[in-house]
Amino acid sequence: MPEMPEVETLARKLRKAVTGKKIERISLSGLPLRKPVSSAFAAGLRGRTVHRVLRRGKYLIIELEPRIFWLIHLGMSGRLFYHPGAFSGAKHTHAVIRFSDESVLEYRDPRRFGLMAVYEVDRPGQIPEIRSLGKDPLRSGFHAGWLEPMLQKSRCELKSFLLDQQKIAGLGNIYVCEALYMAGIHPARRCFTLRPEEVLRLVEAIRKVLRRAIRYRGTSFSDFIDLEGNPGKNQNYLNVFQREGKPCVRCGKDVQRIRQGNRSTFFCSYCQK
DNA sequence: GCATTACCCTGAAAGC
DNA sequence: TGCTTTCAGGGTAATG
Repeated sequence: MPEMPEVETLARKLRKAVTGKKIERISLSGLPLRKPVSSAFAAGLRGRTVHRVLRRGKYLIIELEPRIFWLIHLGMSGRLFYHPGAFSGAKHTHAVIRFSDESVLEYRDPRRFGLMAVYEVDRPGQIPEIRSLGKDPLRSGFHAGWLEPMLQKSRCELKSFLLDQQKIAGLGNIYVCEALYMAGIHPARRCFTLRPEEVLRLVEAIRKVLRRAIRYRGTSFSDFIDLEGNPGKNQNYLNVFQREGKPCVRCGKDVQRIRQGNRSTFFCSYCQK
């Protein structure tokens, strides 16, 4: 389940692998992802050169020359593989992008919750999916002074708020659970009930959890591996996620699991108030 | 307008 | 052992 640290890990690898390369051929499975991948997609990519690789939230944005943006979202089970030599396709391969030096970028996605699209705009911020994203937690605009009034206005549960990409871009289930644990805040708290010192703790915890995950090149359970097929190491540093019934590393009481908005939430009912 | 729920999908795990 | 059912969750449309 790629969240921001996993996408950032991919973006860094992708930058080294494909920047400056010219796209020669594209073949598609024809199966729809979250939205159908149109024939205009292949036409939009063919003959273009990769200028820059960017990331916003959980989206990869590959800027092609001139002013063409190739948008990728990995959904739940999407993976990108870079093949230095020939590659024809595997099970669940939905796109094979061949560069002029014969190397290949492969998009594979069993559950097909991902997204691939091409846009002709002046700036990435004009892409509809990007325009609606909230603040990136690792950029300067994300601080308690911005978050506190946002929380004051909301009556929903904190967990749901933090997962909302239109508010904060990049957090998913793993890092929300971990950040709330680190901040010592109960996931079912209503947003407007947070005190200023709790908002400060939350901001710091979100940043810390994400930075650590990027340092360890993402969290790998079953899904995430990087461009060359290497798993991340952050799963070794999780405190609550998927640890139901195991002792809390701080107090020793059992980690609990509840369901919020059809997603599992892991937390310690003693350490998180 | 906001909060909540249902839905898309397939592989893995659990249940029988 | 092998078949069937349940669960997982990204984003978003529909519903309350």
